[in-house]
Amino acid sequence: MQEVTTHFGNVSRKCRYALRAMFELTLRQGGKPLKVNEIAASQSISVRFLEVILSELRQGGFVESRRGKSGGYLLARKADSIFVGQIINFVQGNGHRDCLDTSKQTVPGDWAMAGLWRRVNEVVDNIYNNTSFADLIAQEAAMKDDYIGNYVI
Amino acid sequence: MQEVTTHFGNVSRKCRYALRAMFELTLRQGGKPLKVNEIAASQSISVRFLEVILSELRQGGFVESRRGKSGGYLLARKADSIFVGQIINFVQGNGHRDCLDTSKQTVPGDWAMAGLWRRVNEVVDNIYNNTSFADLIAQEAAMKDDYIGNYVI
DNA sequence: GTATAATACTACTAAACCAATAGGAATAGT
DNA sequence: ACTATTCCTATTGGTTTAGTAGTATTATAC
Repeated sequence: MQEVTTHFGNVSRKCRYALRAMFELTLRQGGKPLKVNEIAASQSISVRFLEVILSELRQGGFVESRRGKSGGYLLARKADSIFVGQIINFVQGNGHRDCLDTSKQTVPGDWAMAGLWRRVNEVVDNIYNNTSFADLIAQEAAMKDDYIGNYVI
Repeated sequence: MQEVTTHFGNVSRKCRYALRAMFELTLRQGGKPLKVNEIAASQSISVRFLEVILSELRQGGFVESRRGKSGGYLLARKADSIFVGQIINFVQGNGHRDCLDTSKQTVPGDWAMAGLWRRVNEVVDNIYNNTSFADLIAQEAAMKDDYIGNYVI
């Protein structure tokens, strides 16, 4: 069984940064806002670029920001109600909502192809829309434990 | 449930053309080779661009070509042994096999993210690698019948 | 109430990638 | 030989992406 899709689930670097920022915010939430610097350092992302990304996430309603001296970013909702799919959808599809099926030009294979893309989108969406950041944190912990369990004991 | 991925399963236009060309070749196979012109016309693809694509498909061993006056293209194997995933893998990943995980830089979330991409790639690959062009032809026929059944009778 | 440390906004740039084009060389049938 | 076709290599133009830069705005601390 060979690998078909390019890795990272066909998600742009920017979008992956957004996911990691959300992950970090989930991981280190605790009343106090988290500074862009800190997130950037922890995740090794360019500070400037991360500013842009977090600003978009704020406009999307996923995070809240506090300005001024002791400002930073916070999750806008609880981590178990924010799903990976929402972030990907928002960051990836900002602006150019690809005009789906304008091409009603009916060539042989249209039906079969449409069916194929539909099936693929279904399974992918199913994963993305059912993985919350709370889930990711849990998985991270579990996988790390697993690793230690297998290799260190 | 909102839609996450961009439509067409994140497959490039060129790659989609390749799939349609294969579909057409499957549909109209019958001893005689099929000309690029004919495929291009039937699928409304630029002839020149389709030449490039078919040439690549030949190098990939998916089609055979006959040159000269009554030349054209033929499937290299039977349609039920050529899978969508093979085409996508070959056309999409020509040359720049994205240096997967060079970035062993261990930031928080690495494990969880890797797991996420793995799950996504698994389900997608599963679909692509189990859909042959024979399947597509069958599906096309079935879906068309269904359409007629619902709307015309 | 002023200095300061942070986010917010807008625009820009460089590079990568993609779709498509161009021109001609090789080949096989008639 | 002629001609219709595939074959090969290179190049273009456009779009997207990743990242940068400069400045404005805001809230806090003192």
